[in-house]
Amino acid sequence: MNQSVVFPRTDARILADDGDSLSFCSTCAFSQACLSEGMDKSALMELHVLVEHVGPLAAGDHVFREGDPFSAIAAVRAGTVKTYQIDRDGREQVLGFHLPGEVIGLNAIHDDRYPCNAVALDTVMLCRFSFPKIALLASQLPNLQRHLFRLLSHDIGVASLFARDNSADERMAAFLIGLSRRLAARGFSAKRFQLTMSRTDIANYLRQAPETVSRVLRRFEREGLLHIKQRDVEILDLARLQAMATAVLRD
Amino acid sequence: MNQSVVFPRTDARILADDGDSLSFCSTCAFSQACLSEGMDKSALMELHVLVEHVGPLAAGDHVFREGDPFSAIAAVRAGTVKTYQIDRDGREQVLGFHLPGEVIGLNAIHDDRYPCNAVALDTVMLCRFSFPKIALLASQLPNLQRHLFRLLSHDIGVASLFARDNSADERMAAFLIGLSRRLAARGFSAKRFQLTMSRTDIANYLRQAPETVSRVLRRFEREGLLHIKQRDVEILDLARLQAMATAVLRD
DNA sequence: CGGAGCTTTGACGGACCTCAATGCGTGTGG
DNA sequence: CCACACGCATTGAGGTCCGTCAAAGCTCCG
Repeated sequence: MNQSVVFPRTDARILADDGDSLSFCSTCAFSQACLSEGMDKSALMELHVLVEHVGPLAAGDHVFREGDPFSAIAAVRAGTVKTYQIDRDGREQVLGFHLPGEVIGLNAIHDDRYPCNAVALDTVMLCRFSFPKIALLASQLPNLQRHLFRLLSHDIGVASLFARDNSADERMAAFLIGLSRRLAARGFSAKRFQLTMSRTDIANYLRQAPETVSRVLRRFEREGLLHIKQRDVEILDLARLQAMATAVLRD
Repeated sequence: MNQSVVFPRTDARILADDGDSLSFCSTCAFSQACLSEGMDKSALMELHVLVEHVGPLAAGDHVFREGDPFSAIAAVRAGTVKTYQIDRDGREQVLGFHLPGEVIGLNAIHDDRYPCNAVALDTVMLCRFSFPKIALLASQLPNLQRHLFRLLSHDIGVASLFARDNSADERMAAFLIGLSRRLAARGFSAKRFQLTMSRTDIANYLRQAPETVSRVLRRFEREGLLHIKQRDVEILDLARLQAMATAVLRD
C-alpha cells in the first residue's frame, strides 16, 4: 500500500506537462460541464490556466487524507476514487465512490481540512483545481460560481440516500442503478460495467455485512435480474431493478 | 394543518416592514456569521438591503414545498423548521431539524426546485435571501462567497451522519448531543431544552420505530443519563451521553 | 367529562449480522 | 509450468436487535 499523499507532492509532475494541458482539458469533465452551462470560450481558457492534471494514480494511492489542509478540489477524469473515514475503533466507513466526471473534496471547504480519506481503486486520472484560485475566478465568472454552487448543493442530497430503513435488496438495487445511471451519463454502457470496488467496500458503503452483499447479488442472478461474474456486471432486467430501487432513489 | 406556502405569498407582508429591517437584521444569524468572518460594515449594509423578514409562522405552516421553483434560501431566526420528503407510498421521511442560526434551502440550488418540504414545528421567524441577488452580491464580496461555500460544504457532511449503521442507543445519544451543541452555539442552555418535534418525527429522522424512541429514552432516564418529561429534556450525564454519541459524531 | 392523538409498554417475529468453514482466483516462487 | 498461499468471495447455521402488532395510558383539547 502506497502511503504517500498525492496532492502535496505532485506539483513538479503537474507543472511538467502543461504543454499539452489544453488538449487534455477538452476531455476534462469539469470544463465540459462549465461549457454546457453557457460559459464562453474565453472564460474556459482562464479555467484551463489553473487546472493541474494529476495521474495516473495506481490502485491504493491516496488523493488526500483526513486532516490534510484543504487546498484543492479535483474532478475525476478516469478510474474510481473511494472516500472513507476511520472511526475510533479503527473500522473503515465508506462514504462514497466517485466516477469520471464527479468532483471530490467539496466537503473540505467547511473547515479547511479534508474530513475524509480519498483513495484510488484502480488507475485514476484527476484534474486538480486550486480552491482559492477557482473561487477567485468564480467571482469574475458568474456561470462558474453558479456551477460550483450547484455541485455543492447536489452533494447535500446524495449523502443521505442509503439510510438503513430500506431493505438489503432495495439498497443493493439502488446502488447498481445509481452506478448504471452515472456511468451512462458519462457515455459508458448502462447495462454492462465493472465493479471497481470489492464486495467488502460495497457492503461497507451500504451498511451491510459482506455476506449479505454476496447473498443478495447471488439471488438477483438466480431471479434473472442480472448476470455477475467476479466484478463484471450485466444488467438483464433494468426495469425490475429500477422498480426495487425507487424506494431508495425516489424517482 | 395550514396548506399555504409561505414564500411565494408573503411578499406583501415582507415589503411592509422594511422600515425597521436594519434593526431587525442585527439579530439575524446569517448577518452575524458574515460579520464574524470579517465582512466589513458597508458590505453588511448591502446584505441588509436584500434581506426579507418572514414570520411569525405558526406550527404547521410550510416555508416551501417539494417541487416549488427555487427562489431563495432562508436563515432560521427563531423556532424550529423540519424538512421532509414524502415517498411514493405516502410515507414521510424526515431529513432534518433546523434551529435558529441555521440555513434552509441550500439543497435546492442544484436543480432550481426545492427537493423537500419545510414546515414550522412551532412559532418560526425567518430571514429570506433571494438567491439570485445574494449570488450576485457574493461575486462582489469574497467573504460572502466564502461564507456561502462553507455553508454548503458543511451540509454535505451533516447529511451523512445518521446514514451509518449505529445502534438505536448511539443514534439517540448523537441526536441529543447534536441538539445540545447546536443550541449551545446559539446561546441556549446545553443541558435543558425542549424537543420541539414529536417522538414520531424523531423516530422518522433516526430511521427507527416510535416505540424504539420511547424505549430508549425511558432506559436513558432509568440509567440516570437524563430526565425527560413530555418534551422537556434535562441532560444529567453529558459526558456519558457524549461517549455513546462518538460512534456517530466522530469527535 | 370525554374523545382524539400521541406516547408508552409488552409479546412476538423476521431480517440481517456474526461466526465458521469452504471455494475460487491471482500472484509468486520453486 | 505447476504448486502453493494469500486474499476475497461464497455458503451455511445460529443469534440478536429492532420493527411490527396490539392494547392501555397519558395529555391536551373542546
